[in-house]
Amino acid sequence: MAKRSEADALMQRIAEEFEALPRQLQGVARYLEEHRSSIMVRRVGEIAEGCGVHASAVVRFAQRFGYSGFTEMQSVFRDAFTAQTSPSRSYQQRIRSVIKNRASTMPAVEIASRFIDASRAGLDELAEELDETRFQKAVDLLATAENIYVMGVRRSFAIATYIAYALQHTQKRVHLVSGLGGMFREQLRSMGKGDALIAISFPPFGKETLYAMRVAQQHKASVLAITESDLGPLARHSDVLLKVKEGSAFAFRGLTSTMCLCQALFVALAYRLELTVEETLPRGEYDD
Amino acid sequence: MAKRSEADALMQRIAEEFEALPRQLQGVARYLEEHRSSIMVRRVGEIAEGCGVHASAVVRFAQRFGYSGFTEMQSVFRDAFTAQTSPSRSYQQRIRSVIKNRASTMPAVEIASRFIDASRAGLDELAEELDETRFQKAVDLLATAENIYVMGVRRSFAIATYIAYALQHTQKRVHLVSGLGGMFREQLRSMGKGDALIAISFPPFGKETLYAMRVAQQHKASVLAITESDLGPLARHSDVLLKVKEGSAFAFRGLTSTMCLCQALFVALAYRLELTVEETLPRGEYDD
DNA sequence: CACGCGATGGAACGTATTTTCCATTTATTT
DNA sequence: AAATAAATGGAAAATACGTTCCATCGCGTG
Repeated sequence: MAKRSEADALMQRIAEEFEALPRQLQGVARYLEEHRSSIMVRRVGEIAEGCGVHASAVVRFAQRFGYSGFTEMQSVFRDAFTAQTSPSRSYQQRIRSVIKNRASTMPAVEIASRFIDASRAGLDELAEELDETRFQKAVDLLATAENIYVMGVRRSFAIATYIAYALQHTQKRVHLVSGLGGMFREQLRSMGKGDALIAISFPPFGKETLYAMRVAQQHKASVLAITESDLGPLARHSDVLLKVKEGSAFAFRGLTSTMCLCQALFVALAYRLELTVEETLPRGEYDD
Repeated sequence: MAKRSEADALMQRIAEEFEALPRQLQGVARYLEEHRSSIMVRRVGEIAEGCGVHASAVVRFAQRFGYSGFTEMQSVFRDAFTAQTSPSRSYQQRIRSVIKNRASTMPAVEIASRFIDASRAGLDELAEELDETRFQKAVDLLATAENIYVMGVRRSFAIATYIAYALQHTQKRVHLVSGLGGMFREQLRSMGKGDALIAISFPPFGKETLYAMRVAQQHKASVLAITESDLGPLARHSDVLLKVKEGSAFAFRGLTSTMCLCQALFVALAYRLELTVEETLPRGEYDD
């Protein structure tokens, strides 16, 4: 039933041969995939410009895939579009496929889209409730720190991992407190005045993280807490506290808002430190 | 927000003047109304034919409504289309220019909220473009795997970390391929038939991850790739490929959409495996 | 019925766009 | 390192397309 349009077939063929393509044509391929829905209204020149490529390269691309030229290839996408929108039978088809999918396909996707919705709601809230003063303070705190320790356990560990990774692109010394080998205590030992601890923790709060915050305070290090509310044990032990409320669906707490906040924090810090983009994320062979 | 596009205005004007139009131009008007959504891809000749009218009549029609010719009128519809399909692009453009233009002089919060905007746009796109069939396949693939290996390096490592953490709440055996001690090879060695590898990688693709995918194929393990597009080296080596396009604000590529997708994937899997929420996330003392 | 005005369609014109060709650069192989 | 093949970009050539012009036609009116 899911009849593959010629455009689909073409895209697959492109995907298959992609690696064998020369550099520029790969660029064209990427552009086509990315802008698949608007190729039909674009002219060769526009597409070429979008790829940073000469128009003839686009034509060569089309010819490489068996068309007489760009025009002929474009018509494939045009056809796919008109077949998709104009025929009134598509209503019936769509409904039919929805009904058909309900049995097998729907649950997973239904769950997914509801979860995505919840995450979106979470980001909306984050955008609305971000405390400007605190965020600025958080950036300042990190900007002035010599060493930055990052800590989060279990659910928050992935976030800590990301922050540590991102911070490696600054000049700071960064320490991810992983607890590898059970050595939380040992990894935290060297914190001192002038250093900062980023502690990520949500209820029920991991005791390891709370321990780290106490150590930080004893060692006169600054503490940036990323958590859910001003209440709770983190407030007392932190210099700056950033709030994130995650939306949840299916009794599942999201992490997208937290991730987003942390990335925003890093971007702001990078520019505070006046890193150029190149310094920040050298897109070398080691990037992923 | 619901700003009337120029196309809307034009259509209304056409409706108003319809009665006063000569016979052929009425035919053109009807055609435009009927095929409004595909005018942008049609040529004058096609439209003329569709109306049973000469091409010049269509041009005259356009001129009657104040345009220099058909081309100019068509661009109105084209603009409406592109504005409708890629509104998220404007988000990206905005943050791009914000970051480009002296971000260091602007408050950190400004940067943050732009970044959050971009992330929201990314989630919108994710919700819209999630491939239902593939998502279902991905869930199935994981559901039937005995051992699940998770691999991502550098930027993607945090994601891999999260997935591995989440999967620990299922009955599966989960292996996070961390490369700790330089032992990628050794950690991958034990993959076999009936196992699955989740590989997360974005361009420029980490060679470690590509290596892992090759090993998986050789060992007859299933591969679920999470990446940016069907093109690129991951396509060939994967059984299922899930696409996530992160809003890339300059060199700052988001991770929120990827994170969200992975969480959605896990939730869907959990329900597929009929885990109760309690089993899935025992909110015990070790939770964080 | 004749006149005139607007509507219509054919064909020529001009332009915008695609395509081909070729010189130059870049990568690959021996 | 030289030779060969492939890729690239500029520009000319070809083409397709939209537009304009004009002769013809039809319709309503005097």
